[in-house]
Amino acid sequence: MLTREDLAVDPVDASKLLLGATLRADSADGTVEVRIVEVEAYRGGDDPASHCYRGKTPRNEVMFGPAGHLYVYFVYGMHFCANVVSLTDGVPGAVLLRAGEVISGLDIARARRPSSRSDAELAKGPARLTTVLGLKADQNGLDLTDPASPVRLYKGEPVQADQVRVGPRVGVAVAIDVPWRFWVDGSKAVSAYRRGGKRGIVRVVPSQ
DNA sequence: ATTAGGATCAACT
DNA sequence: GTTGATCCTAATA
Repeated sequence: MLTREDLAVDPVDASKLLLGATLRADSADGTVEVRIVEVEAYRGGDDPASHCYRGKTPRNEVMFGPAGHLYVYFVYGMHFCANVVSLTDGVPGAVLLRAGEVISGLDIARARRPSSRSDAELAKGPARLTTVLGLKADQNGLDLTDPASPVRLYKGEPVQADQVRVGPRVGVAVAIDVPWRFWVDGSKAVSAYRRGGKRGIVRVVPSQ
């Protein structure tokens, strides 16, 4: 399993660590496991695209907590997205899980996402990934590094450095010049790039 | 292949 | 009242 110390680093470093790792989620109807192939790093006060840019709210609270916990939030009135909290207690940071390959519990995954036209599409996109894993607001704050937790993070086959691609984050209108999206080259489950709203470009001030 | 609208919530102006 | 770390369906090219 991945440990809290592994994840208590800058979200950019945690992102590279999470590529190739697997997330296993138990529920009443069974267990689904996903190999993570696409992620995005989000920081805190210096990252205008982050939920934490303007401080703590009830929604983003767990991003301020200890690393290795699950941050689930509700978007667009009907979807959930999942993040792995990074950095230390008190300093906000997280890695958005954007896409994965279902490696076990395929039948359950298919049942949860009947609209998928192929297995590669099952967890292709952040909200799809949370649906396949059965994650909702109830799972917000879970410790992914606890062996007793219903949702856990495991080390997978390491992804070679030359298989990792980098680019701007999807769907964000600010800080488009910051390449904080990471994905595994060649995976059929990586989602398509889509630029966000039409606001001006804001540069992130590199911390220290 | 690309685009538009709707679903409908929390945070922000 | 507007805007999103989105996805699905339907319409247009």
